[in-house]
Amino acid sequence: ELEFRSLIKEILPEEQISTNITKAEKKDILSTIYKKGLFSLTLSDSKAIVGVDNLIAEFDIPEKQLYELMSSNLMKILYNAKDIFKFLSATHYSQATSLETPITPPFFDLMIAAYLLNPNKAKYDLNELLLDYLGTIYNKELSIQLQPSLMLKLYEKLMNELKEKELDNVYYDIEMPLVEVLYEMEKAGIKVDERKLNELTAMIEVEIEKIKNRIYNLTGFEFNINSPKQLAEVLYDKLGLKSRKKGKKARSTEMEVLEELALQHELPQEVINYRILNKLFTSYLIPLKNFINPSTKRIHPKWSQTVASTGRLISSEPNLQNIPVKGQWAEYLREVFVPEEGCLFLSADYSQIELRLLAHLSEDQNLIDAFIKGKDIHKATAMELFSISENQLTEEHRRIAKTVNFGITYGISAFGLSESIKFPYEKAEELIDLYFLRYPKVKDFIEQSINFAREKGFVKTLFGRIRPIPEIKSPNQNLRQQAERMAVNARVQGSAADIIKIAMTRIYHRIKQENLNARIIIQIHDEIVIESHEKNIDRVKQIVDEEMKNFSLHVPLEVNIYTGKSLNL
DNA sequence: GGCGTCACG
DNA sequence: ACGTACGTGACGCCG
Repeated sequence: ELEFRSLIKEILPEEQISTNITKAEKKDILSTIYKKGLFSLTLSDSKAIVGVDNLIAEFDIPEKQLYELMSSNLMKILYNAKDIFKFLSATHYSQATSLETPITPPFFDLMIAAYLLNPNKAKYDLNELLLDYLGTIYNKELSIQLQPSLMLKLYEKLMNELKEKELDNVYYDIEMPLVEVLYEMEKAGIKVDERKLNELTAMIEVEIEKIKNRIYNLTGFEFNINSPKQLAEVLYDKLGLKSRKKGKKARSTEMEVLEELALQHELPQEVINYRILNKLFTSYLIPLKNFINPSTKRIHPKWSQTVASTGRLISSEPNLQNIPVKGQWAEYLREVFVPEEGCLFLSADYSQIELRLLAHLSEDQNLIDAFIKGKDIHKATAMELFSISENQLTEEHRRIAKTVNFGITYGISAFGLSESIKFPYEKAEELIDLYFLRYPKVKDFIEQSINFAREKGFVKTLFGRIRPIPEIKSPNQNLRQQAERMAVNARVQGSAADIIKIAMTRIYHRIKQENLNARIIIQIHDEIVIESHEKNIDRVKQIVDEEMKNFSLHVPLEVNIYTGKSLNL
């Protein structure tokens, strides 16, 4: 604590930290800011604290000068820019001022810079960043007044490290422009038909009650079906059922095991039915209702740019990236999401983007040719793996090939493959060997990725995004092999994340430029969902198609576009 | 707060 | 002998 204070004092002499600033002083600070062309800002309660060099000014929000600063072309050093913009925007809307949304480049986001330098971290706490990058000691009460000045020093440090690691292009060309896109996505949200939602919820609730009663009739007593422990006791002790699985899985209550047990007794099937409906009820129907914003009548999920270590975007509260798409109830649930009056949803998804990127990155001619010729890639792989012609091909062949293809992008393992296609381990090994024989440069790609990770301690995506792989040198074989799979997968998954982020930003700006009454509302890793006015739908469709495909790779990028009045697209 | 489970790509 | 496909968020249980 003492050491920290002296360090702070060195950076920022205490006598210059004034909390009660006169009008004249504030004017002085502002003129210094304009002269320097850069400042940093943090928020505290209903105040904005702006700093440059050793000068600090507090602004009550909203204040005209603050909005002038934020909407000027000065460089703004921010921590979590999207949330700051949101806060300022919400504040000035509530105050009904005539000031415009203060989301004006250029700005620098310390949180995103730190994320790019090490995307593996669980959080990017500002004080921890100050500790890590400026070498200050631990402190738990760093005053917010000190932060603007320290943020400027952190900015320089992070910017230099981005350049050193050649992450500056990813930062300035992909992540910074995306901040505004995500800000608008959060603001826009998505409309929910509350009547439909309530109807479905009521119906499911009744069904759950019925199933619960059937289950209790079968057991003769009530218990908590949601408790895996209690359920296991009922299945394995009371009913004496047996699973073929051994070890930890022997008393498992997971779906796959329940399906096996269902052949021995009628209870497991009822539990499966219960699970399906209860999942729908507790994970989707109830939260969805609770997340409807009373003033906008829409759901506004959070879009996080600094969570996934591969570079993917993440949605939460609620997560709109895992809305059910298969199963009996998915269709009903997706009907609940509706476009605004006079609008349509437009969904555009990349076809096989990860495998196309694998083809591009590996430069495997066989794989590249398959995509150039527009082949069904799983069929093509099936023909290669089983040495059969198109007319001999069955759905089973295709299904296995599809699993192998997915496995490859996961950094395949014989165990993983054998588990998912239910083949003996040896057969899975053979399939993998055969795959590498047919796509030899994919094998090289995997080896090169692992070797690069061993040498450098990280891997890179197509656009230079980095993922550190520290466990690549672990003496623990399991950890090391897991790291090797991560090294392979991060390049493919991360490159796909780069591409769709770039496409989103391009689409956003063209929609804005042409004033199209359309907005991006959801991104689901390889898919972009837009809400567009019906009269603009053809133009939006054209723009989306153009921008998503506009990448110069060894293979074409294919995009499927659907439009409709619900999320069943 | 960790674990088992299950929804998505 | 053990435990293993990659990346997530969210629920409820249980210690």
